Amino acid sequence: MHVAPLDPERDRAILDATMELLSEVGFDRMTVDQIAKRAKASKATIYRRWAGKPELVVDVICRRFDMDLPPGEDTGSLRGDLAALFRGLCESVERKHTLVIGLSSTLVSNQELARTLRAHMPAKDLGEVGALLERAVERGELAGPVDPGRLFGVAKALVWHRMIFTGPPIGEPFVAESVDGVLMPLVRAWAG
Amino acid sequence: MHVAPLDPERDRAILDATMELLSEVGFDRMTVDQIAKRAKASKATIYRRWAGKPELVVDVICRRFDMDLPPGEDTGSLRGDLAALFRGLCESVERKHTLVIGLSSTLVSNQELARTLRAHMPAKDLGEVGALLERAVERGELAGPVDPGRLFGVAKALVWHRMIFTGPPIGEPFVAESVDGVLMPLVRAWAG
Amino acid sequence: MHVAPLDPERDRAILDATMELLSEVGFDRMTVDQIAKRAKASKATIYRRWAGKPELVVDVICRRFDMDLPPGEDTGSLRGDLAALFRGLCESVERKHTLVIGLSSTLVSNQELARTLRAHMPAKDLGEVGALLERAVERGELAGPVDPGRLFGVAKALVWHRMIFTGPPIGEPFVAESVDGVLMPLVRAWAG
Amino acid sequence: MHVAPLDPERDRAILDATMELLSEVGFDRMTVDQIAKRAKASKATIYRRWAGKPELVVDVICRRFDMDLPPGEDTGSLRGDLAALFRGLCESVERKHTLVIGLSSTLVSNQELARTLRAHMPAKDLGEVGALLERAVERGELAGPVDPGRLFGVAKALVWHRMIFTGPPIGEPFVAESVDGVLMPLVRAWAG
DNA sequence: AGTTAAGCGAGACGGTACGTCTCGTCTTCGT
DNA sequence: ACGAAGACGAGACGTACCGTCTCGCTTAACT
Repeated sequence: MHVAPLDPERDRAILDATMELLSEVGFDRMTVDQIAKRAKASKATIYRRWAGKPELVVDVICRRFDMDLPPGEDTGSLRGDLAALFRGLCESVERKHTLVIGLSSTLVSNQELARTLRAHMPAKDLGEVGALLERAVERGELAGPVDPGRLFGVAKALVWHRMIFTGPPIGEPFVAESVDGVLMPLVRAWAG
Repeated sequence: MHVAPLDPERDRAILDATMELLSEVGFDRMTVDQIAKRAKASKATIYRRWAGKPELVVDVICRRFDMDLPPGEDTGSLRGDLAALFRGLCESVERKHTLVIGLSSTLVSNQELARTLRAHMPAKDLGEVGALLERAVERGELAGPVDPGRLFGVAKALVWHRMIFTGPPIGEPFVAESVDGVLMPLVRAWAG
Repeated sequence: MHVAPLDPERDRAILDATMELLSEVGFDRMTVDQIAKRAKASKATIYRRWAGKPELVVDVICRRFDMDLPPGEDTGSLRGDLAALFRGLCESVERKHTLVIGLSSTLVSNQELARTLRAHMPAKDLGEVGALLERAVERGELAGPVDPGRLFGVAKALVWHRMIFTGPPIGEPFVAESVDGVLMPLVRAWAG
Repeated sequence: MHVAPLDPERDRAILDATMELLSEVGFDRMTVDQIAKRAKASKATIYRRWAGKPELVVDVICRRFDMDLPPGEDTGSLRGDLAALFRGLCESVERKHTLVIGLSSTLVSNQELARTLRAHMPAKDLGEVGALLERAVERGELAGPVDPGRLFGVAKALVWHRMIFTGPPIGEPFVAESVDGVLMPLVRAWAG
C-alpha cells in the first residue's frame, strides 16, 4: 500500500511561521491558527507532524536556533577586531532576542523547554575570540594572555542588557561606547 | 453625604497578589480569578478599580516596581564598597527578575506596558555610587574621578545576564568574580 | 435609653418604588439596587426591614394589592351573578399573576412566605359569594344552601390554571365555558 | 465544504446530566457549570445548542419528562376509577411541579418557550379518561356520555392550584374532597 | 444642653452564576 | 496528504445581582 510521505516543504513553512510568530508575540500569545494561517497550512497538517504546540516550539529551537557568529576577520588592530566581534554579537542577539524573550516567561514553568533551549544556546566558538586576543598579543597591543570566556561573557552581558531594557535597534554609538569604554580597558587591565 | 472610598487595604492586597502571580506564572498565564482568590477579594472589587488585567499590571509596575538599593555603608575600602553595592544589586534583581521575565514577552507586543516599565526601571540613586567613588579618590585608591552611571550600567548588565541565563540563586563566588574580575579593573582603568 | 423606630415614611417610599418597578420590569428584572435608588433609600434600609427581595414583594402584595373584587351587583340571575364574579376574579388574577409567578420558586422553599401570601390571597370577602348564593336560593334557582368557600376555591383553581398554562389575556369564551360548563352544574349539584 | 454537525451523543450526555441535577438540587441551585462538568462537556458545547438554562430545561422536560399517567385500572366503580386517576395525576404533578415553577418566571417573559412547554405538557392520553367514563356508562353509573377533556381539565386545575398555593405533599383528604366534592358531582351533572 | 443609641444614604465588599470568547486538539469532508 | 471547516473540552473574561458591612451624618428621646 502506498503511503504518501509528509511533505518536507510544509515542515519548513510551518517552522518558519512558528519562529516568526514566537519572535513577534511570544509563546503564550502565539496561536496554532496563526501559525497555520501564516504557513498557508491547515491545523491538521501541523498536528500530523507534532504532538502539540510545545513540541513544535522545541523543534523550532532545535533546528533553527543557532547563535553562530560570522568568523571574525583580522582587521589589523585589537580595537577593530573587538569592534567587529561585538558588532557580530549585537546582530546575532538582535536576531534572536525576541525569540528568547518570547519564550522566557514560559521557561519559568516549563522545564522541558528550558533545558532544550539552554542546550542550544552557547553555540559560540570561543576559539574565535581566543585567536583575536592572541593576534593582539603578537602585535604587542596586549602585555599578556587574556581569558576569552571572561571577555565574551562581559560582552554578552552588555548586549543582552541593552536589548532587554532599551530594545533594538542597536547602533554604532553603543558599539563604540562598549568597546572603548568597557572591553578595551578591561582586556588591557587583564593582560597585565 | 458620606461616600465610601475604595479601601486602600484592598488595593494593596490586590497589587501584592498580582505581583506575586506575575513573578510565578507570568502575565499571560495569570488569571484575574487567581488574583482575586489570593487577595481574598472578589473580581468585582478588582474591576471596580481597574479596567482590566493590563491596566492592573501597569499599575503594579508603577507602584511596586522600585529598584531601590539599600544605602551603601562605608566599608573602608573601594573593593568592600563595590562588593556591598554589587551584592545589594544582586538581591534587588533577584527579587524582581521573575516579574520582569514574566512581563517580558508581553512587553514585546505591548508598547504601553513596555514604556511604563522602562520609566520605572532606573530608580537607583546614582549619587550613592558617586559617593562611593569619591570616597575611593579621597583614600587614594583611585587616581581620578569615574562616571558612576557607566559603572552602574556594567554592574546591572552582569547581574541581569547572570539572572536570565543561569537563574538564581546568586552566590558569593559570582560577586567576587564580578568585583575583582570586572568592576575593580574597570574603575582603575577609568580613573586613569 | 432611646431607640429609634424604623421610619414609616421610608417603608412607604420603598413599597411604592417596589410596586412601580414591579409593574415596569417585572419581578425578575427588578433589582434591589433599583428599588433603593428610586426610593432614595439605601439597601441597608431595605434589608433592615425585609429579609430579601421575595419577602419585600410579598409585603407589597399583602399591603398594596388587596385582591378586592368589585362588589358583585345583583344581575337578577344566578348565572349572571356567577359570571360577574368570575369575570372579576379573572381580572384580579390577571393583574397579579406575574407577581405570584415570579415569587413561586421562592414560595416552594419558603413555607413561611407561602403561608403569608396565602393568607392575603383570597382577600375576597366570601360574604359576597355567600350573598350571591343566597339570592339564588331566594329566587328559587337553587334547591338549597351551598358552601361559598368551596365554590370560590374551584373558581380560583380554574382561573389560575388557565393563567399559568395558557397565559393572558382571558376572554369571554373562557368565562362562559367555565360558568356554564363547571360552576353552574356544580352549584346545582351541591344544592341538591 | 464540509460542516461538522453537532454530535448527538453530546446532546444526550448534557440532557442526562441536566435531568439528574434537576432532581438532585432543583432548577435554581443547578448551575450551567455543574451540568457541563457532569456531562464532561464544556459550557460552549451547551450554549452552542441552547440559548440558556431555561431553554435547556424546557428541552429536558419535552424530551425526557413525558407526563404519562399510570394506566388506570378498572376498580369496579366510577368513584374508584376517578379517585385512582386523580391520585395518579397528583403524583405526576408532584414530581414535576418544582421544575415548572422554577421555569415559570422565565415563561412569563418568553412566550416562545411557554408555547413549547405547553405543547408538551398535556401528554395525557385522554383515551384513558374516555374509557373510564364509558365503563361508568356501561355500569349504569352515568346517564350519558361525558367529554373526557373537560373533566381532565378541571382535575388538572384543582391539582396545580393546590400545588402552587399549598405545596406538596398532597394527601388523601384532598383527593377525597376533590373527587367527591367536585369531580363526581360534575360528571353526574354533565351526564345529564 | 448634652449624651447616646439608633436610623439613615451611600456604596464598597465577598460571593456566585451568568453567557461569551479564545484556544489547543481532534475529526470529517472533498480534492 | 492536504486545505478547509468547525466541533469539542477547558477555562478565562467581564458583568450582574445578591445580601452584608462600614462609614459619617442626623434625629430624638432621655439626661
